[in-house]
Amino acid sequence: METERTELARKAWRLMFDLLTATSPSRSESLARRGLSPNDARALWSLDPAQGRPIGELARDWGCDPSNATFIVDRLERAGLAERQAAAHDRRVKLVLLTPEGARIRAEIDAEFHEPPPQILDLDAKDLRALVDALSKAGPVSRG
Amino acid sequence: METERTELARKAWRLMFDLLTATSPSRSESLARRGLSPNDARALWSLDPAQGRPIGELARDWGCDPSNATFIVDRLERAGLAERQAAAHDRRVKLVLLTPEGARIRAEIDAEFHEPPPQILDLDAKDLRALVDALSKAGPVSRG
DNA sequence: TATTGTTATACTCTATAACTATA
DNA sequence: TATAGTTATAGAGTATAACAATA
Repeated sequence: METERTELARKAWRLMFDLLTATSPSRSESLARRGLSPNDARALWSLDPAQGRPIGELARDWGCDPSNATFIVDRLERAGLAERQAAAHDRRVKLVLLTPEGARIRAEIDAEFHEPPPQILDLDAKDLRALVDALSKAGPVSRG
Repeated sequence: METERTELARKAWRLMFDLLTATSPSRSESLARRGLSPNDARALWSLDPAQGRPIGELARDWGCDPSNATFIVDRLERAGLAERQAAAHDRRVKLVLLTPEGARIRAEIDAEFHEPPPQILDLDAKDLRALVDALSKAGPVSRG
């Protein structure tokens, strides 16, 4: 039998989930405007300007074949958003890192994604504070 | 200059957005487990068991070419999730509707997507009620 | 001999253009 | 003649298998 608290959790999650679903088109447009696919975006978020990552590690991260990771990195590199560097310790390994331009674009997109939609922006300070307070307690984000 | 309230809205949205992002892999798995692509899911959500929709209307909805909509509906039909019916008033038109099996699968997925993650499930009743209260005021969802 | 990344190849998804059947 | 949907064809994105360079 379902507790009152579980029922509240369901309601809260549904409200959040449906709001995110409803605002998803604006995020798709944000990427499309820059000629980026959702996959490109995910790739940008796996990279770093300071520290390169091997292709194989990226492939595992993206749940795809290394040959496909090669293809994805090729595209980013052609777009000037990422670059390959030979690894010093093992010359088979190619380290992929974000270019300054890649970092700039990613930051731009990140800012747009985190821009609150009208539904949130229109709430009053009391409700917003209640949201921030409650959600701040909602443990660190983790996979699952 | 940014108001205090806007700043709270940003914080609240960031917490929600990052939580949804972090839980996204479990939703991908929910689809993959059933051999469905994200595109298939979107297609299922555009259909209804009771009322068919013309291919052209679906294509507009999905932002793709009608030929691609034909392809997508073919796949769903082969999977037994959707079916075509000739329209009575205009025999050029094919109405696409959800099969009972398609409706069942969609309901299953919908239930899984709306299952709250641990981060929410672990909050106490007071915080959950605060979330529900605040989010219930966050206007009807609309595109944008 | 094993491993990293790439290239060769094939299959899926997508769009454009030509087509069929209705209207 | 115009419209709804399909089929023919070609271009992206993906995987599998064969390969080159390095370990």
